[in-house]
Amino acid sequence: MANEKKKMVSEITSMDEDFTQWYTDVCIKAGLISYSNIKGCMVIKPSGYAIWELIQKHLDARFKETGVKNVYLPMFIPESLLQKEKDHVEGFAPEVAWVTHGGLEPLAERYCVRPTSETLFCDYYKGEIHSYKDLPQVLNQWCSVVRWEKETRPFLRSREFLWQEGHTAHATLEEAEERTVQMLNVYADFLENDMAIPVIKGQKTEKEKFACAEHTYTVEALMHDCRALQSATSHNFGDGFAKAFEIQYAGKDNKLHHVFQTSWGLTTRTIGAMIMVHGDNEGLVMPPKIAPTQVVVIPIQQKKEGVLDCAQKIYESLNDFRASIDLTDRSPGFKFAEQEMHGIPIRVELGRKDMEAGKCVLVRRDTREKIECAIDEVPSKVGELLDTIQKDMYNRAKAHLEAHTFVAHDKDEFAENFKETKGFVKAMWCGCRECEDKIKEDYNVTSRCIPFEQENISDKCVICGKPATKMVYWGRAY
RNA sequence: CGGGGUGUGGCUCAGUUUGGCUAGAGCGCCUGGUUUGGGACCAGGAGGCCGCAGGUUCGAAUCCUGUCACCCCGACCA
Repeated sequence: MANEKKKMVSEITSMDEDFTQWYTDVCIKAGLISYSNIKGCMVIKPSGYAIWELIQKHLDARFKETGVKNVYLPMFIPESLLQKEKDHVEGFAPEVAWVTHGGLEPLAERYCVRPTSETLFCDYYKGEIHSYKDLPQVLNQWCSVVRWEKETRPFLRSREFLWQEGHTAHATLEEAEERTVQMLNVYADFLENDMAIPVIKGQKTEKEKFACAEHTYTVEALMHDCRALQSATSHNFGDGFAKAFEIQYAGKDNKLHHVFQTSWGLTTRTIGAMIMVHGDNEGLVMPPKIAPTQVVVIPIQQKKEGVLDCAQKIYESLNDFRASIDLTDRSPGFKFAEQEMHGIPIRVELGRKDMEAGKCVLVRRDTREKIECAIDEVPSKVGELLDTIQKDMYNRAKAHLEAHTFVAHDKDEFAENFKETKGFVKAMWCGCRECEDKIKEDYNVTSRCIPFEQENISDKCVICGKPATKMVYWGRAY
């Protein structure tokens, strides 16, 4: 009790002291990843991969509710194919990995390892789509992609990363637009309800959008250090790719038409977002819906008569949840610290005294609140508590987002708000590239999105003072 | 790609300035025992050609040259 504020997990750097180091410490100490000997690539360990599997499970179910089907396309893209769409190849050329040999023989044409699969889907769709009856095509693939990043960080940026990429083809621009927005909403819903991460939905500016897209939608989240993280994107390609790849179909009117396409993706970066939105100085904090282990039973004085049996019974009563029991002979303090470091939402402590009184202690990871509970009420109480934790985590993150979103009416207020990184700033913008570039140059800040929910803060652009067209969220991003 | 930093048992590091005997510590690991309500304790044990390659020297973790890797901060990206 003396020294309550003392950090119990001494191995983790305090986030107030050095947020970047804190983040790396959590990734390692919570057992999510290990650095590999392959430059820029990480090993995702069982605890980390289990999170990704749950993300896949939740997201895939949502996709399928909207009619998405999964496929798998090759991981190699011939250079000639990559080059068919000019903006696309320019965007990715500096960061693709090339395969130049097959065995000992040099290849006639080199292949890149996919940095994204638009070109492959286009090539596939060209052969698949002939009639209006072949539309729409609504496909997704779960895979890894490679981008030769110069600087890497666990989950946030690695040379190979896991993601899903959805690619669709439609008869009309309107239908493509509808799908683009629909998938953005799927991401927002997933992030908010399953990951407990509140997001701002909106559109990217021309400067920030995906190079070859007509427009790009994004969900932006705010990390604990007040930097922004683009958490998923959804692009409407119009018929640009269809024209470059000649994807045409015969319509009811017996004329040839180009299709309209979309793509949308979410990556393992989301795990980084989860860490940076919910984590604390004791380590990882996982939202119950995405936690591979939701509750761990920790017996204390386990050699005392009956304790182990009783703990085992409690554990067995929790089979509706993702539960585990810690039977190692480490000291209780060690086990508590470990449960917290790993971010398991609830632990159940059971000692001899508890057992004799017919009760045990539940401890929430997010608040570290201790709750006494009758042993036979553990399953219902755990269920209830997991729901509460999920909601509370979202509400806390939402409160953080709101507390760190500011309004700038003019240039002075804008500058004042970005002296240090303290969150999002909402400000009016004239819509021109010059002002956006100037903001980047003067304040090292980028436009995060033009939110769907617009507010009329003033009539003038904060930079040039000309009539404003949009309200924009600005911030420093990962 | 620019700036900074670090390479010594699994991890964190000392030792390098001023070359010298058998290369150290803490944590972790293994064995046995005592413990168990916030990272337990005792005893014993295993584990390192000092990032790599050359060079200088009677002698190199230590000096010189080269090289590789990783981490942090920027620019680019999800």
